[in-house]
Formats: sequence, structure tokens, C-alpha cells
Amino acid sequence: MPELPEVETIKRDLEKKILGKKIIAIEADKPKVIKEPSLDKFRKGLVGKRPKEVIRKAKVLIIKFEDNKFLVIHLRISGWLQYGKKEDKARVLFKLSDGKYLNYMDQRLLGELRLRSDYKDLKFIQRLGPEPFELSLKEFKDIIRTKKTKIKPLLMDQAVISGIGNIYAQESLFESKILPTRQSLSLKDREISLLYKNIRGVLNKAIQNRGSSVDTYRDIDGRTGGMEEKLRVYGRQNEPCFKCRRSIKKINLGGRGTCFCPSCQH
DNA sequence: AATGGGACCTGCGCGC
DNA sequence: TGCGCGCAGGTCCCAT
Repeated sequence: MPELPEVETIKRDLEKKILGKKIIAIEADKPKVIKEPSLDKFRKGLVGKRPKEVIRKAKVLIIKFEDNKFLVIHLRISGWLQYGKKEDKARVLFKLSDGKYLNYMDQRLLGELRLRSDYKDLKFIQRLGPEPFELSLKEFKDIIRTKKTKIKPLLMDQAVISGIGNIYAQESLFESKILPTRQSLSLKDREISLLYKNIRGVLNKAIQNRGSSVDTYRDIDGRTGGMEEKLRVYGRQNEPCFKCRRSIKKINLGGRGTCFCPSCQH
């Protein structure tokens, strides 16, 4: 899915555009993405209600309504939200009191929508580890030294650290000159410190640039991000490294494509 | 506990 | 042009 920076961008835009606007009607072209409750109850629970708060927890987007119910949206890989006119490709469509629409877009239909009286009791929320911004350097070091696994899959393990996905794990490791295949236990103290700094730096830069649109992700106006042009290693296999000009390589790690510079990263 | 594979889905680019 | 394959920002579940 969109990673932490993309979801944060959506959250901030939604706060500006939909708070206080009543839901007038809901159409579901693909009701399967609504995981709970039934479509009928989902519709009855939301029509007539106004969103009063938008929350982001790692990569999960949560909209709180005036009756204190929560619409929990997990965008997974290809989910995004478009505010404005009605979209033909919307999987679920929320008609709003200002005459506009909030379209739930999701090419691959892997995303999930839930209407619940709480979100904190959801299993996948409870299992989330701290976000990078919630961690002190010391806590980060302790985490890195706890697990016996390769550093890249570790960074992407949401139960350990939440919010980092496949793009920003690669970017953070490239900036830190650390090979994605390194055992986390082998990282030197200064490498962990550098990684800590670079994870925050990469995520902050991505937020400032409104996220990466390398594929289906768009902001709520349907516009691309801006970070995709500033990515330094993701998707650059066979292209020259920005630092040393040698060829970027791509391998498979834990089932995910992983780009790195064999010359700069150790 | 760590790791690998498959599942969930659609759609794109590529080679033949 | 058509077809099969691999691959895609995520995560869960199972087997080893």
C-alpha cells in the first residue's frame, strides 16, 4: 500500500476537504472490499453522518464520525481516495453534502474498509509496532539488536516498526550505505544511528513531497506525488548509481524486489 | 523464531 | 495482434 508518507498526505488532505460534510449516499460497485459489517449495515451506519476527525496509524487511515464510529481504511497496495466528481472506476462511492464525491479507488481490490465502534481492538492495529517517529535512538538500537533476520525485511516488519514499506526501506538503506541483505545483528553502532536518522529523513522528505506515485497512488485530487522523482534507488535497476555511477542491482528479498548499489552499500 | 511459498486481485509491459 | 509470464507501494496464513 501506500506507505506512511502517502497515507499521511491523504490524511492531511481529507482533514481540509471532508470534515463536517455529511454522507448522503453510498454506492458499492465492489462490496467485497467492505469487510465489515454487511453492505446494508455499512450504508445505514454511515449515511447521514459527518466525519469529525481523521487519524493515521502507521499505514492505516481512520475516519472518526460524529457518532464515534470509525471507518477504518487499509489501502494495501493499490487503494487511494479521490475527492471531487464521481469516478467510473470507484469501487465504493460516498456522496457528500457539498455535492461532491469521495471515491474509494483500488485497482487490485486488495484494500479493506471497515465500519466499527473502535479501531484499537483490531488485530492488525494491535500488532503494530511503534512508528519511526515514536522511537528514540536507543529504542531503535534495541529493536535492531533483538531480531535475527536481514535488515530490510526487518524494517518492513510492521510488528517491529510500523509505517515503512518496500520503497522507503530501500531508500533508507541506500542513504545509510547498508546492504539490504545484512543481518541486523551485524550492524555496527554507527550504522544503526545513521539508519535511524535516514529513515526519519526519507519519510519526512516523502511527506514534504506528498508521497511517491510510482504506480497507482494519487492524492485526493487525483494528482501524482512528487517524491517518485526524488527516489534514489527504488526502481533504478540497471541504471547508474547517483553516488558512484555504477549499475544498481535488483534482487528478491522476502518475496519483494529490492534495489541497491553493490558498490556504495556494504 | 525465521523463512519461503501461496493466497488475495487486476492490469501492465515484455518476449515470442 | 495475441498469449503467457513476471511483476507491482501489503499482509496473512501455512509449512518447514
